[in-house]
Amino acid sequence: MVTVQNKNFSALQICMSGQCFRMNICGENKYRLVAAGRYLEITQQEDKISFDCTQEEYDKIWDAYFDMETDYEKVIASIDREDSYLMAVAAYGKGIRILQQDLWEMIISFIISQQNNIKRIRKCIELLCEKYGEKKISANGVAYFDFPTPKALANASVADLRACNLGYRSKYICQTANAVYHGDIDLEKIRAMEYDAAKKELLKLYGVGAKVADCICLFALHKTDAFPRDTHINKVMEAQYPNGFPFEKYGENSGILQQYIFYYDLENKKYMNNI
DNA sequence: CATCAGGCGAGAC
DNA sequence: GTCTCGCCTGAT
Repeated sequence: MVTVQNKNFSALQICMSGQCFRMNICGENKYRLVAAGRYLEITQQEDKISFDCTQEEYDKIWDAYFDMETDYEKVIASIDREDSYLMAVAAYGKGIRILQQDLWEMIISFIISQQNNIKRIRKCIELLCEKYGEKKISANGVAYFDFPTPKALANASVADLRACNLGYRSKYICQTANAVYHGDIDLEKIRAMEYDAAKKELLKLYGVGAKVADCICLFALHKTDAFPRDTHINKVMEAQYPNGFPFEKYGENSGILQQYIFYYDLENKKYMNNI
């Protein structure tokens, strides 16, 4: 067990922010996650976070995965005090972090995310993992499925993929899996690229457009200047920033601020619907 | 029954 | 380059 203290870490908010589809709430203050081919349980009491793994595994994997070396308090402190909307959304979602997730997994996950809702995205991904991922047992005896490899998905037919409720996205997954498996698109090269070049390369994948490419850049490549624009963000931009969002002011923090905005909007709508 | 969910590709212009 | 349209599926 590794315990760390951080005022800008909320496992709950990370779960609910919709950037990581394989992290779940599994009890009172308890969370579980499948990532990096591993299964991890997390407990959190206020600002104390406990990772159920060895110090070695934490140092090697999870410290970077949860972006623990970035000071999010500094990001929040950089917000213009006059911008009351941005101040409010950042205060509300201050425990969100931009995770450093697997590139291949994010490509497939965000192709699935298009014109879809978070609940169904999670279900589609779990079905894919159960059907095409390797089954493993964690150190504490929990069975889980790895995210499928490019090879595993390249070998699936469009009809097989449709059986995972992927709908019209099935053909996107099939073609993209083949492009990656056969080396038409080189993920290692993309990992070494700057934001603009990486996005341009990702746009070559069938089923990856501007919004999905930005999500991949932000959540897998940690290009925190990427600012994914979906229907919700576009509506917020219209309402709050009719003259445009001040990207020049926020630069490499723009993507982090996008997450605060998105999460606030999402939670606010849930609340409105529950009245 | 219509509309919407973290869009995208194809075709028209 | 910009615009429109159709698309799987499940929830409301």
